[in-house]
Amino acid sequence: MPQTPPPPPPPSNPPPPPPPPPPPGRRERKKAATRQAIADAALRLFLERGYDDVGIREIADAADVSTTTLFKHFPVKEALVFDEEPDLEADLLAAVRERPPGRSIPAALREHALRHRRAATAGDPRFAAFTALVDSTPALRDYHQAMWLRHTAALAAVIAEQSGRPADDPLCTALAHFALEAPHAAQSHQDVRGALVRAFDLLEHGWNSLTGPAPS
Amino acid sequence: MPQTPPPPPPPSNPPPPPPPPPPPGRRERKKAATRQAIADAALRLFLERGYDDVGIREIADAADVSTTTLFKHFPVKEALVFDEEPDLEADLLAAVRERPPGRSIPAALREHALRHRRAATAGDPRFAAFTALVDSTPALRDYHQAMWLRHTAALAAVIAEQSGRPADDPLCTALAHFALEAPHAAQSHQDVRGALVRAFDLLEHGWNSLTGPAPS
DNA sequence: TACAAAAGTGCAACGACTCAACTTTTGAAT
DNA sequence: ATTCAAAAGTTGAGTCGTTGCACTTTTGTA
Repeated sequence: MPQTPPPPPPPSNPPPPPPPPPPPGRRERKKAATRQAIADAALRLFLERGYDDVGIREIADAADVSTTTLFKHFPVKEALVFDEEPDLEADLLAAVRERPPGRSIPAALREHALRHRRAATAGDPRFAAFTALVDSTPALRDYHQAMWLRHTAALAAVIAEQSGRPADDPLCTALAHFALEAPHAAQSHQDVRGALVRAFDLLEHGWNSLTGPAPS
Repeated sequence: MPQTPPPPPPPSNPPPPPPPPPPPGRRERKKAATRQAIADAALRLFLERGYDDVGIREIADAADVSTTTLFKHFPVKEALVFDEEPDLEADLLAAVRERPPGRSIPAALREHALRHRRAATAGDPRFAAFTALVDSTPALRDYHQAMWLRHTAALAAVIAEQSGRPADDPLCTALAHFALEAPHAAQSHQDVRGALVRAFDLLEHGWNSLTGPAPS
C-alpha cells in the first residue's frame, strides 16, 4: 500500500478559499464563454439537422475553435448536449429532503419525476425540443441515462439519512437505483405517465412494507 | 410515397418450412463456422491482453477473414464477446414459468439472479474469466447491461401471463425492468449477494402488496 | 517586465465502422 | 453436367470520433 506522501504543512498562511465564487477572474470568464459558444453551436446544429448528421468538425467550425479545443471542454460528443446538468442533482436531493411532512420518500421521488416530466412535455418549448432530441437519439438516450444513474450514491445517502438507516444500507441503494431507472422503465409505454406512477407504486409499497412496520 | 411493387403471388407452392431446423445445410454450417472462428479468436485475444488492447484488424487476421466480413457477422466490437447470449433469455423466462409452486414471481427472479451469480463466481473458471473481463471493461459492462434490458418486454409478457394480468400492464413492465436492473444496482456494494437479495426484497414486498391482497 | 501556466491551434494519426465494386462459393434448377 | 442467382467474402478507400504532439498565443502574477 503506497504511503501518503507527507503534505508540506504550511506554518501559517491565509487559507486560499477553495472555490473563489466572487472573483471569477477574466481568464475563467473567457474559458466559460468559449465553452458556451461550443455548446450553443452544437445544440443549434443538432436541433436543426439531427444529432447523427452533424460532425464534430462542423461544430468546431461553427463555434470558431479547433476540434482539439472542443475536446478540451467536452470529453465526448454526447456531452455537448448536457451542459446544464450539474444543478439537477441538487433538485433531486432537495425533493427528498424537503418533502412535505407525512409524504414517504418514494412518494417524494415520484412527485419529483412527475414534475420533471411535466416540464419536458408542457412548459418551455425549448426544453421540450431538447427532450425530444435526446429521446429520439439512442446514443444520447443511453448517455443521459448513464449520467443520471451517477446520482445513485448521493441519492442513496440522502435516503439513508432521511430514513434513519445505515449510510451504506443496500436497501437504500436499491431504492435510489430503481427510482432513477423508473423514467427509463416507463417510457416504452403508451401512457408514460401512468406507467411511471405504477412503477413508483411498486417501490412505495415495497419500501413501506420493509421499513414501516418495524421502525426499530 | 413509393408504391409497393406487386409481389408475385405464387398460386400454390409447397410452403417452405420457415426455419429448417433439421437440415442446417452446408452453407449455413460454413457461415456458422466462420462466425464461431471470429468469436473464438476475439475472446481468446481479449482474455490474453485485454479488450482495449486488441484491435479489430488483429481479430480479423487471427480468424483469417477481412474486417468487412467480421462486421457482417457482428454489428460492433462489443458484440464479439456476447455470442452465446440468445439462449439466456429462454433460461430467464423458464425461471419464471417453471418456478416451484408457491414461489412468487419476484422470488423466482431472485433465485435466477442468484443462480446466475453463483455460476459466475464459483463454477466453470472459463465463465468466471469471461465475467471478470466484462465487469472490468466499461464498454463491455454498458453494452451487456443494455443487451440484458432488451429482454424486458419478453419478461414482462411472461410475468403478465403468469399473474393473470393484462399483457401490457405497466406494473409487469416495471417489475421486469427492475428485476433486470437488480444485478446492476447491487454490484457497487461490498457484499454484492446481500445487496441483490435486498433489492429483490423490495420488489417482492411491493409486488405482493399490490397483487396479493386483491387477486380480483 | 519577465515568466510560467493555461488556453488554444494545426496537423497527423489511430481505431471503429461503412460503402461500393468486385470475385468466389454454393444451392438448386435446368 | 451446366447454368445462374443469391450469399459470403475480399479489397480498398473513406468517414467520423478521438488522441497526441509540437507549437503559438493569452493571461495572471512576481
